[in-house]
Amino acid sequence: MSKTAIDIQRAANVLKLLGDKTRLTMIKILDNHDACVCEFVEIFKTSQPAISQHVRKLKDAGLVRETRRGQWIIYSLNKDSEYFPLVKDLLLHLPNQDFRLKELEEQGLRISCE
Amino acid sequence: MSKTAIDIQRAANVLKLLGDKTRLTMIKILDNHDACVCEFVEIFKTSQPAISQHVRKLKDAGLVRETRRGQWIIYSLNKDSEYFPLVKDLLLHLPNQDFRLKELEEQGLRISCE
DNA sequence: CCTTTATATAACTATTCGCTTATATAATAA
DNA sequence: TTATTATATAAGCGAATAGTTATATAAAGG
Repeated sequence: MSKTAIDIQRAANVLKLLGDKTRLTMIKILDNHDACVCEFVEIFKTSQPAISQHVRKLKDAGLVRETRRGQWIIYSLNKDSEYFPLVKDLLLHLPNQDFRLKELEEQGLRISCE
Repeated sequence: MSKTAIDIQRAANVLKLLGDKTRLTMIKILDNHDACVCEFVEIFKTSQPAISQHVRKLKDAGLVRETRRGQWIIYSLNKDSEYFPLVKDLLLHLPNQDFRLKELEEQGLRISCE
């Protein structure tokens, strides 16, 4: 066990959060780029409340942070989370999701949040 | 992304499986020692069917293997699983669980399965 | 053979989960 | 101010989850 070992109950809670395709993809995207709710709505082709509820869970667990910028709220990975090293290691095993933001840009939907 | 990147949907399924304290602890234990259902029943102080259902999920996902030895069925980590590298990295962040098997030995319950 | 031990499976139940719709809040723009 | 855009929250619903009890299978020992 390493010095930064995480209590197994709390680790399970984090893994449960990441055990959802939408949230896991969100985190993988946020690993490279900050994003707002409206972008996720476009990317996942789902409703705004559904996205808000997903990001809220990630925020409640301390995995992401929010920053208001005008009328938008920008979400980013919380690098200070005790879970951040675990999450980072996890993400290494997942395919890059940058193409999703690229698709948004091509549709002119990315700039809407900047 | 690495060459061994795992489809994000399937990774989410695996993380959901591991997002349960009992199953996550099982996997952490199996990382160091094979074990049978009856040992897990003692360790987790829960019913035999509950344990059987947990190991079945892990087996169905290919994370563990079973080997019958007499009347016991011994479970072990499946190192050939495509998810094994991911799981291994994960486990590095969790506290060692050897004390659980040690407790069994002290109670004389470990040998019952060997 | 019958009994015991280990494990699996089926049916049921309570809880949790992720979505929906409707509504509220907050910032911006006209 | 009023309208628009972005986001959050609440309530409700159907599906999935993890446990329970009861029963089935399978090996070992008498």
